[in-house]
Amino acid sequence: MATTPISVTKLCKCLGDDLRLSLVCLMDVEREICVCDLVDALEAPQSTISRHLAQLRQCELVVARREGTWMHYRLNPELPQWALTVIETLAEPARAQLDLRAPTPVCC
Amino acid sequence: MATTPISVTKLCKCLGDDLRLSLVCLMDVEREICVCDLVDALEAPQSTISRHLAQLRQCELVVARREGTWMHYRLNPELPQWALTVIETLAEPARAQLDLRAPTPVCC
DNA sequence: CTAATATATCCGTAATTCCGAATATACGAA
DNA sequence: TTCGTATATTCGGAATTACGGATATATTAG
Repeated sequence: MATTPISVTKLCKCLGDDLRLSLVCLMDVEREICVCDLVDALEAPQSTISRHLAQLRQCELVVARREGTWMHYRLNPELPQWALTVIETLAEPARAQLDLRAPTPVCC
Repeated sequence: MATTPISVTKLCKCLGDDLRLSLVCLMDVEREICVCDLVDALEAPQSTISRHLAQLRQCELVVARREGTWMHYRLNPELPQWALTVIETLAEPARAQLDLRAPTPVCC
């Protein structure tokens, strides 16, 4: 059994920031994506990306898997259905609004 | 035609606060509700409720209708479909998590 | 007009969030 | 071990947000 599932408020807080919303959208399309690709796609300082990823991890919205030096992130597969539905619903308009290009893998 | 529709990030910011999420949930079940009932149901200072309502109004997530001294709030009927879907999806888990009781009308 | 009620706004302060350079850590290769 | 790459964390400051009492505004009743 997992820990306490994410609250509605916390999920919305996580998604209520352009950068974090972008991260979640990219994980939604790519299924799994490593940090260097996220940094490349979003053109933000590495420390900023990493800090936001840590926040998403702490809320258990995403999970990370290490593979050598690389960390691969994906949406937490144990998210409650309502959270998945919200993310699926937001993903498309968010991609359009945030002008997210499909990331070209720079590593791996 | 209405003005620019709400962005994904703004919607999530609005919903990423317990009080505002409660307000939106109450409007979702009640369809239309006046400020005094919101103040009564949420047991928060009137100025706090009013301030958050103003924020929801400014984001065009809700609209207000005056009837005498009372103001009646409801979800903006011109919200894009994805926003409605998100709210509908969140409403039930949010009501459970926030322990929202159906408001007993104190006015009107 | 005045009084009373409902709601909105103002304002100073407290709390939270965000940023990114610098630094630390983790790992693989040599 | 040392070096290099990938990622995480620290830290001080800037920016944003939240709070609620006090006050202002709007409306109706008398």
